[in-house]
Amino acid sequence: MNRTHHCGELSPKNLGQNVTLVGWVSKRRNFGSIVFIDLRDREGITQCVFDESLSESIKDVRNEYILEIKGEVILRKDANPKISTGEIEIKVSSFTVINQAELTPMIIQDETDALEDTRLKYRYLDLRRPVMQKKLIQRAKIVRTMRNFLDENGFIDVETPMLTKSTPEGSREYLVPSRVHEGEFYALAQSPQIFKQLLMVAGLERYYQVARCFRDEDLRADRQLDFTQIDIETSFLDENEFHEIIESMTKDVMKKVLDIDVKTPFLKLSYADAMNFYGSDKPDNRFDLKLNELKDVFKNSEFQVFKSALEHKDGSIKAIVLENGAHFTRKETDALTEVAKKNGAKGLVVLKYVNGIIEGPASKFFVESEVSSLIRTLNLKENDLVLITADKWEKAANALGSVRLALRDKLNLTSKSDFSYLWVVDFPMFEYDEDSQKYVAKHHPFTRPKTTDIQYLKENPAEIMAHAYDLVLNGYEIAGGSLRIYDQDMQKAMFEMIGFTDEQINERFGFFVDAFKYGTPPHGGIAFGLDRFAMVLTESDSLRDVIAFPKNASARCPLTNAPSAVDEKQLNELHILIDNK
RNA sequence: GGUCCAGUGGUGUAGUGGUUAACAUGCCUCCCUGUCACGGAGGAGAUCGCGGGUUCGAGUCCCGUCUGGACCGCCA
Repeated sequence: MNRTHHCGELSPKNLGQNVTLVGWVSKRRNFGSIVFIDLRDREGITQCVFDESLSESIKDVRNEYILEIKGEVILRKDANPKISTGEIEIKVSSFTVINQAELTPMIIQDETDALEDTRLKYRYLDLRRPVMQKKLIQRAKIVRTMRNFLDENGFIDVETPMLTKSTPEGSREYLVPSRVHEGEFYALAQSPQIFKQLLMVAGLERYYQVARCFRDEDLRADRQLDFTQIDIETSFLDENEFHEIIESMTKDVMKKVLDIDVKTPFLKLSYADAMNFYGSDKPDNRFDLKLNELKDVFKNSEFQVFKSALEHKDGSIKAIVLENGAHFTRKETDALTEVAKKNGAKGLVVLKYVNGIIEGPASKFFVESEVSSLIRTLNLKENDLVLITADKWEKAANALGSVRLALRDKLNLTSKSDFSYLWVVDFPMFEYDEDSQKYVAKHHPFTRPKTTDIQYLKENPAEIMAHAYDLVLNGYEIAGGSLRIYDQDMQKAMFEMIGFTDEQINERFGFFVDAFKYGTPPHGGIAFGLDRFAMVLTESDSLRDVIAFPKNASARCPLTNAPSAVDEKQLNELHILIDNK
C-alpha cells in the first residue's frame, strides 16, 4: 500500500505534507457538514477531518472499517494533549474504504466494557486494543533484551525437543500417543531440564532457550498449561558468580524496557528468613508488616492453641502487628481469620492494645508476665492490632504470610509500579511428604546439596540445604534454579534417597546417569517464567493479559474451543479406544 | 477433588417475592463546522444461563445442572 506514515508519528514537523495513512476507524464524531474520524493503527491514533465536500460520503463508514486516507497535515485549532499526535490532524482530500466491518461485540478501546470471557472469545478484537498491543510489545521487548544480553555474554541458543520422554515425577505431563509405536507415548516437555544439563555435559558451557513448557495442572491467574521459560544453564560458575550474571540481565531488562535503574546486587534472604519474616518463600518486600516469633513469650502458656502448637518440636507462634489497627471491626478481623484458615491455620488470634490493656478473646488465658513480655517483644503501642497464628513452623508462618498479603491488598500498601527484587536462597533439599510417607526433592532431584558427604545426606535429610535459589519480584517467583549434581554417585544416591529403585533409575534416567560418567562439568542454571515476568512488568493482574491466546481457568481456549473431540479415524491411527461409560 | 463469588438487551451493570424488568454504553434515524468520553431529539434491542420445585405470584427463595472467575489441593 502507499501508506507514507503510521498513525502515531505525525507532528507539527510534518505540517503541510501530503500523507497517506491506513488504519481502522476507532471513533467517529459527526457534526453534519464536518466529520472527525480517529484513525488507528499499531502505532497510534491520528485525527482525520472530513469537511463538507466529503462528509456525505464518509457518512456510511462505521467503527472498525479500514480506510486509506490521503490529505494534508495541518495544525489543530485545539490540541489534544492526551495523544502523541494531538497537535496535528489530517485535512482529508480523498479516502478509500479498504474493508468494511460488522458491529463488534466489544468496544475496541483501552477501557473496554467486556468481561474476560468475551475478550478471550474475540481475542483478535481484544488484541486490537492499544493497551493490549502495548503489553505484547513490552513482552517482545523483554525477550529481545534477554536474548541480546545472553548472546553478548556467550550463551548459545539451542532448541531442545518438545516431544520427549515421560518422567512422571513432579508435574503431571501431557502425553502424546505414538502412531508408529502402538501403546507408547511421548510426553510434552515440562521443561528442558534434562536436555540443558546434557548440553553442559556436551561442553556448550553457556546455553539459553526461549522454551515452551507444558504442565497438565490446574490453572490460576498466574499459571497456564503451556507457558514460556527463558531457560539458562552454565558450567564452571559458583552460585554467586551465576547470580551476578542474572542480576545484570535483569537490570538490563528493567533499564531497556521500563527505563528503571534497579540496584544490584539484589537482597538475599534464606528460605528460613523468608518464612520467618514474611511467611512466604516468595516474599513481597515492598511493604513491611514483618512476622514476629512469640515462641519464647508463650513457652509456658496455658492457652490451648499455643500449648498444642509448642508441643511440636518445630512449633511456632507467629505474630503481625498492625499499627493503629485496633479500629478493625469484627467483620474485618473475621475476614482475615478466613484467610488464615484457608491457608492452613486452624484459626487466627486477634488482640488489640487499647487503653494499655491487651484485649481479645484469648487474652484471658495470658498471665501478667506474658502480657508484659508480649508488649515488650512486639514493641506495642496504643491502638495496635496483633494477629497471631500458632502451629508447626511452616504452617503458622505460611498462614500468617497470607494474612499479611490480605492486609496489603486491603490497605493498598503497595504500588504496581514499584519493583522490588530479591533472591530466596538456602532452600532445604528435601521436604517430607505426609501422603507417601517419604522425603521428596523440594526443587528437583538434580539439585546439588550443600554437602559432599553422601552419608550425611542419608542420615539427616531434613537438615540438608540445597544450592537452590528463586528470584522473586513483588511477591511473584519469576525465576527459579539451582546448581546441579555433577557427580554420578551423588546423583544415584539422590534418586535412592527419594525412593527410586535401581530399576526405576535405569528405566527413567538411565541415559542421564550414563551421560555423567564421561566428564561432567560443575553446572547450574535458572529458568525465568517469561509470562509471569511480563505480567508483573506490565502491571497486569493476570498472565492471560500478556499471552496472546491463553487458556481460561478451566483449561479451555474460548476462541477455538479446544480441547475438542476428534474423528474416530484419528483415534484408530493412534490406537486409542475411548471408553464412554 | 474442594471452598467461595458471579451469570439479566450487543457490552457492562441495577433490580433484596408483586404493575409494562431499570441504568450506562454501544447500535439505528434525524439535527449540528471544531470535536476528541462531542452535544441534542427520537428509536430498536432481554422469554433474566438451563431444568425442576416452593408460592396466588419467582430475575428475586430452594434443589439440581451448565458456564465463567478467585482461591485451596496440585504446580519436582
